[in-house]
Amino acid sequence: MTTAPKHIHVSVAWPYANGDLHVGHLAGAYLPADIFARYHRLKGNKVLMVSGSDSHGTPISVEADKLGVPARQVFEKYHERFLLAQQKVGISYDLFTHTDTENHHRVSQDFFLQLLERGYLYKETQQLMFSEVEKRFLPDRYVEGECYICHFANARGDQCDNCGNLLEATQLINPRNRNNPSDKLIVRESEHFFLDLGRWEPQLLEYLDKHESHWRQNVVRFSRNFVADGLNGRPITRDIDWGIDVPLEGWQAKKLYVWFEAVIGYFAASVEWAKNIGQPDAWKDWWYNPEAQIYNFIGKDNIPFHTIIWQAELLGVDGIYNVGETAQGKTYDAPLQLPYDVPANEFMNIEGQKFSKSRNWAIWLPDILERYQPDAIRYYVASTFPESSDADYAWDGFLSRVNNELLAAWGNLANRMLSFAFKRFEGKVPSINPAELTEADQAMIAQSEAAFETVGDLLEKVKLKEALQTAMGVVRDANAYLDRRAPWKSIKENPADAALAVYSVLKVIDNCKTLLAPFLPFTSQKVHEFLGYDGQLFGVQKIETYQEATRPHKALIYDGSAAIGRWAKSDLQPGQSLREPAPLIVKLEPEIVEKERALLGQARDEREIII
RNA sequence: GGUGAUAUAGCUCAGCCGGCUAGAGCGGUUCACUCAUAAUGAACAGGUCCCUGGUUCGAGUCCAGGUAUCACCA
Repeated sequence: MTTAPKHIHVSVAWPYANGDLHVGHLAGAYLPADIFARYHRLKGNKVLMVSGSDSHGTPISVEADKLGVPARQVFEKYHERFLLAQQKVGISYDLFTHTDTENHHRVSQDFFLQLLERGYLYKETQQLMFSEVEKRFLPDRYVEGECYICHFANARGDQCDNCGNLLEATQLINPRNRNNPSDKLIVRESEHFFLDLGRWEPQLLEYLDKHESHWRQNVVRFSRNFVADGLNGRPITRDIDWGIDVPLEGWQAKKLYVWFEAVIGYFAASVEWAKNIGQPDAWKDWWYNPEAQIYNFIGKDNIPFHTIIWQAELLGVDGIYNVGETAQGKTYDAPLQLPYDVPANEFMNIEGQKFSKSRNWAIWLPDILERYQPDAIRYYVASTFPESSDADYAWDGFLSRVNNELLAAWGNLANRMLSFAFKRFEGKVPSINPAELTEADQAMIAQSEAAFETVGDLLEKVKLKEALQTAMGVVRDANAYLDRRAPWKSIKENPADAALAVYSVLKVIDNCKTLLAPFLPFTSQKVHEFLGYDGQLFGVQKIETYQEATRPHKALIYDGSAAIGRWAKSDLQPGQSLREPAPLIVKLEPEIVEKERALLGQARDEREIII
């Protein structure tokens, strides 16, 4: 138990800041990442968990055009809402920033220049749709026309809604501007930089081989085949006006393409975090430390970007910024670290249907956080994580999981025993002699202690759903044990024996509090306090403003300096004063199922997020 | 069209390298309990493991083909 702390980097997918966060985001990446990070912090490891709003990309521009406002306004609004919503649900980023910081621009451009200098980029001319009216190249999504496969009249530039085929916008018959049907579109050539992925094929295959044993099988197979099919170069610049400048003379009209720079955010945000805490080299303890492990928490739609393309970018800039010394006075000569694991989740549907922003078939995080406890949401989502296949968020499932599992098993176990102890033992943990515990008492305690090993092991393997089930198994066994022991009976004829039972159950509850803490941080904190302890199991989340040379930005950060939680068995002291307990979990009314279902597909107001 | 994934009790899902008389939680039925947010515990009842072929002493598990759904790529 005294091994040196490990360095764990938790890289979390960057959400497009073009709309609120929804339960799909939570289930796909943010909650699994948070559970994983919280566990490792309890374990005493050095965790660096970063992400941020993706402020660039077509989805932002589309939303901005729709509203008739600048792209910046769209992303700044949703960025702010991301900070609030994630603070509320307890996603404990060390830094949640965005991609329009000066830092991110600079790092992305440095990546680009480094790749260019080393010959990993090449130029190629592409055929693209150009608008005579707007005097600019149009993104595929802005183009419509007749499908050249099925001759459907209103095919989109990237895909035909009739036959489902992906399309080349330049080949559409009678192409037109979606926003202005009278606009004349012509095909024009444009020169772009391409990332030469193919040259990394041997290294990528070796990389995949090395990690095959501990990756999820679908991630390995998908990636391996992706490489085996042959890696084509990928354009990394675009003819758009919202994005990061291509740092070359004569390229002012073009920008870095969003998928190229967004993944760089994992690295750039680490650099920013180090600077923000006043230790500008601290990020190297993860990125240049061969013992460090980097985990990418993402959704299945992003697999190749995080198992191949991001790796190629990292391989291509190996050694970047690695001058000077770290805070500990060491210089790393190791190569830049590649992700150790990419535990991609599948998707979460809503009441049997796919998420759809345009139809508002969605469950928005800010909305449900107004109505339900964060831990209730966390429990339901975690217990249905789409770890191996698409999952479904169903309100009757939410009701049942919260009332019949979270509340009935765990909330009630804590409440029944804390209340009993508080009333019958003068507000204290019974003052017993642990040497007198019965065999059954000892066995139950031992079982809850053994769970630190089994649950911890599952968490480390990112089998989060199974970890939660295993922890809940201890809770259920504790309920069964308590019923057998029945201190409410023995307290009448044998109070000393009742005291032993109550002490044992409280100790098991203390263990369960920790076992469940990564999943249910708010509830565990309450139990911690009811048991009479002081201090915070976890650190504090704050929203901070950081000023750079030309503009400030806001970020969500985590300050763990005062956290006292440890992934270790209870050392509950007999005689310790308890605090007056109260129910942990709010019981849900069955009516919520129909009420919530009725909101799906209806127009929705974005309300202010109140912490 | 190609690649990968998914299809197992009413519901949500486990089942790794073939031995399963197929498991868990929830829901259902019956009984017990009263410390607890009518919360808990015990027992029981629930399944042609998507379909069709094949390999094998033996297949939910391997192979081939098919159907449905999801993602990525062309």
